[in-house]
Amino acid sequence: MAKKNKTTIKDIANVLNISGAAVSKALHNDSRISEKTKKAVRQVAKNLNYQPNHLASALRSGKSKLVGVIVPRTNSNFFAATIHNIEEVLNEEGYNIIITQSNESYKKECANIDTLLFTQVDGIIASMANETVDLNHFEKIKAAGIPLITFDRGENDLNVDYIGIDDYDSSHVIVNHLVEQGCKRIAHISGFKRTRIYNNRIRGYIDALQKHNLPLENELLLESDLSTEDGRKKMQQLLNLKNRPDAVYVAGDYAALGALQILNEKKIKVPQEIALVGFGDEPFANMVTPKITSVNQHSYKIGRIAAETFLGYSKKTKIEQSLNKIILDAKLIVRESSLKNYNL
Amino acid sequence: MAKKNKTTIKDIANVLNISGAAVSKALHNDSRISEKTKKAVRQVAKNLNYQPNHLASALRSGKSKLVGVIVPRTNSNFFAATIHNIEEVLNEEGYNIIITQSNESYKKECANIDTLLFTQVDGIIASMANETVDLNHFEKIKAAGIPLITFDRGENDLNVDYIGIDDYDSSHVIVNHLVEQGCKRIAHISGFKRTRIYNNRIRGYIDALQKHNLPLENELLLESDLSTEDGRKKMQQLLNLKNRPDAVYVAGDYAALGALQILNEKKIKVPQEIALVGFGDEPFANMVTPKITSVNQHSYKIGRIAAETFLGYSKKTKIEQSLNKIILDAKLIVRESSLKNYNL
DNA sequence: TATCTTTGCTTAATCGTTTAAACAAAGATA
DNA sequence: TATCTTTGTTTAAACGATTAAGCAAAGATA
Repeated sequence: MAKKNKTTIKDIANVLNISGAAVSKALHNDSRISEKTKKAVRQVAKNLNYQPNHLASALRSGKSKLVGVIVPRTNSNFFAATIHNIEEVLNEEGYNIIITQSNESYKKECANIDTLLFTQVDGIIASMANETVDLNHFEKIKAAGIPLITFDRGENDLNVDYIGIDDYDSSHVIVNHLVEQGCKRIAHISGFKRTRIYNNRIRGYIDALQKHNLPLENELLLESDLSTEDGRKKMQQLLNLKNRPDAVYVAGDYAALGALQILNEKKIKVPQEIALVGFGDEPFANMVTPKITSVNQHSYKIGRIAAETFLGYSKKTKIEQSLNKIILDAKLIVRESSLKNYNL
Repeated sequence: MAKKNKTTIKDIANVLNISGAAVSKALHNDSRISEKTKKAVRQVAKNLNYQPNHLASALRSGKSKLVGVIVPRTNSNFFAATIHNIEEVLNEEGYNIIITQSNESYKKECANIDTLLFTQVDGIIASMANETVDLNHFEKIKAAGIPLITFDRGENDLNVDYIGIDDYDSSHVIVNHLVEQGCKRIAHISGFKRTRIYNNRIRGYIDALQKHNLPLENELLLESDLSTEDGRKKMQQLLNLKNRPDAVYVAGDYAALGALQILNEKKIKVPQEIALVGFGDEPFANMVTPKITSVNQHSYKIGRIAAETFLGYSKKTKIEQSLNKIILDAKLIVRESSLKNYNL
């Protein structure tokens, strides 16, 4: 930061021959400052191109007006959109956000948290890495006395706010849809069991099968890291079964894409021979052939609600983490890959 | 920031009965402090879980140790990867980054810059929005006396560092490849002419055609915003021509995808009837059918170099913007969409 | 022994803002 | 007229670190 003779409050005060305190108050529209002075201050501030020193005000007031955001990655449509909406809501209230990526790594997530606490953020909005099991680093945030809001990937053990979709119910909606299409052997390529959202989807899948009196077979339930590569592998595994499934529900679109690639390569007709459903409604789900049926997670709402939840805390003087769980209904977007009577 | 009785330098000083200055110096490994004192300070700091107050040190030293990054959007693989690499390099040197998105909007870009300057970043690494023509807001950064490094989307008029690929040459490589494949009427769905990189690609396209004695026809050169939607439109427009092209070079992968969708829908064989080349090597280029030939932009290198360029300035006391233009060679990734003798 | 250097620390100012407390002047109330 | 309120401002002390300058004690040099 070169000392480009930046204008300070003192400079404005000198011009008008008043105290710095008066200038500060005038700029904050304090009721005890006369309109005349306020107007003059604003005018001079403009003339001198005054830019408040954020560091100084943050240091003094104890509020950095910065909110940290931690996501597994930004190059997913869901997270990019969520971030965008968080930003929109917070910007309006004068907050800026610092985005950090964990790249699904527990270690990086720890580093992210240290970084953000070091930067004196006023709060953190986070979605957890796949790898994360131990939660001590999140406890650090609570210990620092700033609000922590989790979304999409959260944990029950962590006693904090959470905004996400109803994963358990989503599985029901998906299975119902596949059954309606006439599917009888529905496989599930799931995420890691230890991650709450994937666990819920698995439970939903199992219960929905039972509801429809469909077989629940171990060979039809495969745990995956949900990468495209692993989606290919797991699909291959399903194809190797003596008794193949007639539908596959994949817990993530990237893995669903991998599965689709294998099906296309093996010239297996989708959805006629095997129906396919993904999760996340990534843009490419609508781009590939056939288009993949998927679940939309309301990135718009989730981002806004997360931001607003934070703002709720920021307005109170005392933080009483009150365990707000906001669960949204997910929306199944039915496309070619699961619509058996679809005519190309 | 709740006053969770955070440990300060003073607390450490009190425990050891020395001055705060000594503590500060000890923590910075000042040579004038004895090893004994340093050891004691480090121990107490650890015991009390001391976290330095970043705002205070930033205020005093004039360095926020924060670098702003402005990108058109984060949900593109190129930008996400670039950001990741910038972060990696800067983190090592104790810098953190603040990511902001312009969403290709000039207005948002202005707001981003204000935000970053307000946050007292030590430098800004930026890639410009499509909409941006006027450059006053970037001049603001220079006026603030902090380094500005541009990448991918820069402007000649702005006298600052730039890291990008050789767009002019990339067009040559693409056209050469298509000619090799036997294409004789090569169309170009380009980005906006006013944006430097797209302009360079257009110039390269034109010159390469001339080099091969191929016709340059106005109807084969269409300006686009490079969205998937517009890619569809422009492809449709090309198909409506009396004399259709036998190859289409699209300046962006998203638009190339739109073009491919139309071609697939119209049952036009790619690449047999019309060959297709995109730009940017987005992951989906490798996911769709047929896989799209595209140009890899070295997000890895670009991010690292941008960050290192910034670090170069940060180590000097005085900033002398020296107009470093670093141009990397792009790499053509040949895939099914342009390989005429490819057997599916 | 007298003087110079080095070592290891302290003091105090500073970064630019916010804010509690003080206070003078003007207006309201009794 | 004496006292209380209100209005509009100033003073000065923070916030938590960094850093230039000062200084005492110990060691080195002549």
